[in-house]
Amino acid sequence: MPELPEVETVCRGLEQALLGDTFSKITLRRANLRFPFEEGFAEALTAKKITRLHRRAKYILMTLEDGTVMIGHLGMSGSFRITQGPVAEFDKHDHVIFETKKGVTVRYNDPRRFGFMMLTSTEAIETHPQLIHIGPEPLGNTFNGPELAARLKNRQAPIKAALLDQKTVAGVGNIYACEALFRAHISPTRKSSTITGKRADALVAAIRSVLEEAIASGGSTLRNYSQTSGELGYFQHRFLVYDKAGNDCPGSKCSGTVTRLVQSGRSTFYCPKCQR
DNA sequence: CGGCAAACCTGCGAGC
DNA sequence: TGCTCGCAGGTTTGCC
Repeated sequence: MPELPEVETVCRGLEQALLGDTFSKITLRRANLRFPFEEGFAEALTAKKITRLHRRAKYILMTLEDGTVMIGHLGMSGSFRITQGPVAEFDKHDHVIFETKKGVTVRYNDPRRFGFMMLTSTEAIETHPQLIHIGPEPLGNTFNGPELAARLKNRQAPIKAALLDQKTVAGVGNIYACEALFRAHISPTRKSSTITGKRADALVAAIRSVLEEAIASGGSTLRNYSQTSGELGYFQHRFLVYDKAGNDCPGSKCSGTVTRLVQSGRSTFYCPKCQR
């Protein structure tokens, strides 16, 4: 499911519903997601006030009043659903139920169980194994053309693969990598080390713009992603190339055809004519 | 170290 | 209708 815009949308929904409230009960409806829940997971969050909710890369970080931080990842199919009051019936993939003093119920649903939740603390967060190697936030102030070019220097892999590598830049996934490369007129097969100068500037601008527009649209819904309210995202209606194989290139002056190819096991969609 | 395929798990749509 | 196949928004591991 989720790349940076979807995770950002989910995070904002959780913040809206949970900030300042206190967990009254947490129920694990199975012993594991991608990993087993650690000993004392539910107890570490119960009866504590939620003081911060933010995102780093595709990770959701929930901070409690005592400095405990829950790191959550949605994997491919994870979603949170927030409702007021008790829930009468659970879906078979509702794996974790959070209830608060104010009567909010948050369900974590994840059919494929590639997501996970683990505990750390505010002091340990920056050196946590899941986060320590992650690259710069693409919407942050430090991410610019020279920064990206420096990270791509000496790399032989195609630029599409480098964008999916979270060490290069945080939070870009398969959809937004395809869309950003199209916007920047850069071929997904181009060698990473050749992304320099104005080309790097253009790619950074494309990444930022596509992510910002997607956040403004509540993310993209392909199959089961939704916002925490249950409302769907709608940026999928604005994809220019993703899953558009066979379509005419949407570039106004281009007569090319959107083409699918497979790179390191993932589908890439692009226009071979105007992406070079 | 770099690059790639496979593995993790379930569901869905296409094709027969 | 029902089966099989291929594919899916992510990340890690292990193999060349």
